[in-house]
Amino acid sequence: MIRVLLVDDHPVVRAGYKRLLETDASIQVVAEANDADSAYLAFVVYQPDVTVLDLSMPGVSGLGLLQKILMRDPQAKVLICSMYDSPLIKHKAREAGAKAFVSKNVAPETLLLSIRAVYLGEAAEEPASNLPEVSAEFQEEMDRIASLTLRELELFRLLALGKTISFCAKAMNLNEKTVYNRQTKIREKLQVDTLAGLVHLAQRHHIIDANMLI
Amino acid sequence: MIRVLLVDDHPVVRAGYKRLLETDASIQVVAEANDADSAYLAFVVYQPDVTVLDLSMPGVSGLGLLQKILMRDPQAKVLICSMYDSPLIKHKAREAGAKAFVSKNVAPETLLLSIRAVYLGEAAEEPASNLPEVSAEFQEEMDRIASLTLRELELFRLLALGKTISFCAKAMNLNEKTVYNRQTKIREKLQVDTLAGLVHLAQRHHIIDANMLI
DNA sequence: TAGGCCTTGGGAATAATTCCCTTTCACGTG
DNA sequence: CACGTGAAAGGGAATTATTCCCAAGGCCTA
Repeated sequence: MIRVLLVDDHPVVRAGYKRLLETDASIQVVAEANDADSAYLAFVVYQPDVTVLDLSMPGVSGLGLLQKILMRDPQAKVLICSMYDSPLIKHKAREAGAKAFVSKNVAPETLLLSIRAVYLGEAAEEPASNLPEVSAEFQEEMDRIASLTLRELELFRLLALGKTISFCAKAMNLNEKTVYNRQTKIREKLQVDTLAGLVHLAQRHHIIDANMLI
Repeated sequence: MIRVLLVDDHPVVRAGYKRLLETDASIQVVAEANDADSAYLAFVVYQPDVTVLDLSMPGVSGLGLLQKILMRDPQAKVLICSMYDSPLIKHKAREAGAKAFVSKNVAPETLLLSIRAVYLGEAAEEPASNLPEVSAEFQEEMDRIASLTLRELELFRLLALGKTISFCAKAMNLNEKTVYNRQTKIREKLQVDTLAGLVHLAQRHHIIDANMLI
């Protein structure tokens, strides 16, 4: 019997998961939690064989929980289940030590299979299939950002924060013309064709983050 | 027996829902769909008593589906289930004619209760209790977003995702000219002066989510 | 000291965007 | 039922924003 701890902050989703997991006779959900604190507590108390951690929404707190769990038990088998099949999240999860990663786009059976695989320690042998390295694309993005000069990076940040061209010009003590030209070059270097794309790229790579806004 | 159509774009979540719903003997899931088109088809073919529509992120395509369903059958009983308990989404859903709205933060039983309530023709709306207070500024932003028409919201979303004007035009079957004009109006309504600003606004209000990208 | 590359911007050409306006259609209301 | 209202779609012309190409100055370094 595989004893599973289920962590997801949506009761409805969690209840659904639970039913799904319990269609597999070899799996038993021994505890559930809807936030990082109670999840950690449950982990300590129940010592589950596998922890299924939904990382979809809260973002950072989930990764923090993962780290906390692994700090207590480096052998802990944590399976990350994410809403979106994003290389960044995968990367982060792997970095933090997750044993497996499953997106919610997979077939339900895959989740069950993955839980069994993680339980048997199989995921460790084949990390590449389940939990890939930073995707080539992500790496390329990193390289492209790295190719920006300092001044370009500065402007990149301002633009991604939503500043206007004229604001940037004043802020950086430049002629608007220069800002236009440089902005073009930045988009070219980053291979992005809209300003919105710049924002997303900046966020993925933590050039800016949500706290800077509002 | 309440015949239910289940629409959610994540197979794992959907499978979970299904199990959850089937713990209630009076409910039967007659069909499932993972996108707007097949959902509409399923609606027409199966004529479910209640349609449970997950509106978690994509926002507008779900609302479009809702409208389409209601256009075909104005008496259709559609229960919206959303990831984020956002007043904006609730507002939009109600405006579009949803019979009930349930966020994923509620207890699983509430979903079952709501389905029965909707089936019986009662308007089921959970009390907006667990909503944190929002700042006046945030509230104003919400109002501004709520003032967008459906078509504007759709474009807002695409732009915030980083799509180009010409992409939007193709995607929405519009002349680029119209897209330009509408984009101007959107920025005006939202009181934002850059495309990047749109992205941030969209993220703050869960019109888009960082994880939808890449 | 020459070659390279960042930084800054000009000029002209081009593309994107705005402003204003018209049409059509759907819907609610006196 | 005619009427007003407002969304939706886009045309024309004017206006900006943006690009493309290019040049000069500064600074490093081989």
